[in-house]
Amino acid sequence: MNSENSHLRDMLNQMGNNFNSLQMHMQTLMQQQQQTDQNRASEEEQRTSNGLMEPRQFMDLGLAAAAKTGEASLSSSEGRNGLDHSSATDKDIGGGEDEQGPENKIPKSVDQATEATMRKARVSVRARSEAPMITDGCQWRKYGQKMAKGNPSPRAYYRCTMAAGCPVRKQVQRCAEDKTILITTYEGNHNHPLPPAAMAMVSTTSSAAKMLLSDSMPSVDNLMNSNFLAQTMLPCSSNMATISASAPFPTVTLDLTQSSNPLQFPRQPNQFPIPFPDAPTVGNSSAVALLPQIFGQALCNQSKFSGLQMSHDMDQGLPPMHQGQLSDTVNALAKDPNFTAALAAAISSLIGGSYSNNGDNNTNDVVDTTSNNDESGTTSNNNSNDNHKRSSSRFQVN
DNA sequence: CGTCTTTGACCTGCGC
DNA sequence: GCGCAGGTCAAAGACG
Repeated sequence: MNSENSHLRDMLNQMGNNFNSLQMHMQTLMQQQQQTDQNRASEEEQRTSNGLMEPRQFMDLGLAAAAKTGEASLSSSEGRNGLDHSSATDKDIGGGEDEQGPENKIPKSVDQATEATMRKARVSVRARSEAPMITDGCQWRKYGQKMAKGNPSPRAYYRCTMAAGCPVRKQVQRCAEDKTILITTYEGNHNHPLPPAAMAMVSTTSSAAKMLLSDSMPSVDNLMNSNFLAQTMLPCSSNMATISASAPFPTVTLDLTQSSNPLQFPRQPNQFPIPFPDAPTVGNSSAVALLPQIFGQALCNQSKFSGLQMSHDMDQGLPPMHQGQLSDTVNALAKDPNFTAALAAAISSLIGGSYSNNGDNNTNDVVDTTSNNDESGTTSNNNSNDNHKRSSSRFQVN
């Protein structure tokens, strides 16, 4: 065990080194791309002043509106449950209002619809585990169990008990096809401080919820939005993240059961690897809050669209001699339910990371809540107007 | 004795 | 209106 431990430690060190080098490379590229985007934005402004509205600008406005709507509905929704977030957070969100045009006025009906969506947005994590429940850092109380149709295994219902009135719930059920797979579905946002271990899952659920509630785009740019998504969506394993809007509730599914390596590094230099818990995440903040909006936008614009998958081939990001070791290590780690829970959270960091390092510092961060132990960060996203221009990568829509 | 789990009853939404 | 399925409630029991 000691030798294996040191072996694993060495591999982790190698991974860390690779991570750092890739991150530095990406920062350089991001800076270059940022300059390019700024130039392009200037051109678009000029065109708009001439009476032409570029589709891309439409998207920018729509995303900003989605962000604003989502945040507002989040607060009102939770407020109705007696879980009001601080008004300061809402004010912060409103801070971006002056830069938004009249296109951002959302009809109340849309707002209400978004509220409903927010309440039902879910994050599902599939992981192999023999344990009855994965450890995610929160305290849960079981309040029900039912036999679900089409599955011999019962479905258990849990409620967060870390604070009175916390609305977060989760369902745990074994997969009907493979009983070694544990499906954990999270719903809602915590209304209380959480330990760092729990923050991981919180960031996942809140990000995913935001993904799913931003449905306020004008219909005219639906096509462009899909195109935009294809251009800018970050890399992620095709086996890891799936969004479904056709389910009864919009759901983000993180599939951690695949034998293929979920932690493989991306090949392209502007793609961002999954950060390890102690990996530097400075600069990810706005991106983490932004991407769910983008992600959710595509989801909502394809209401009948099921199985949207981010896809890319990640297998070639490391030298061959590292790939074999890394693959073995990751396969072993992926079988650990505790690790898979942490990985689920890391995915949200990954999502944000691919848009990161743009130097913006006026946005609260879903993931950065670990630093202040406060969930206020989950309700802020006021500078999403331009961040999504930063990165481009391959994206596959199935 | 307090907390948690179990489990049948109840509520709600949906399709027919 | 009825039946079904998903989700929740709450009394009873188990456990430390």
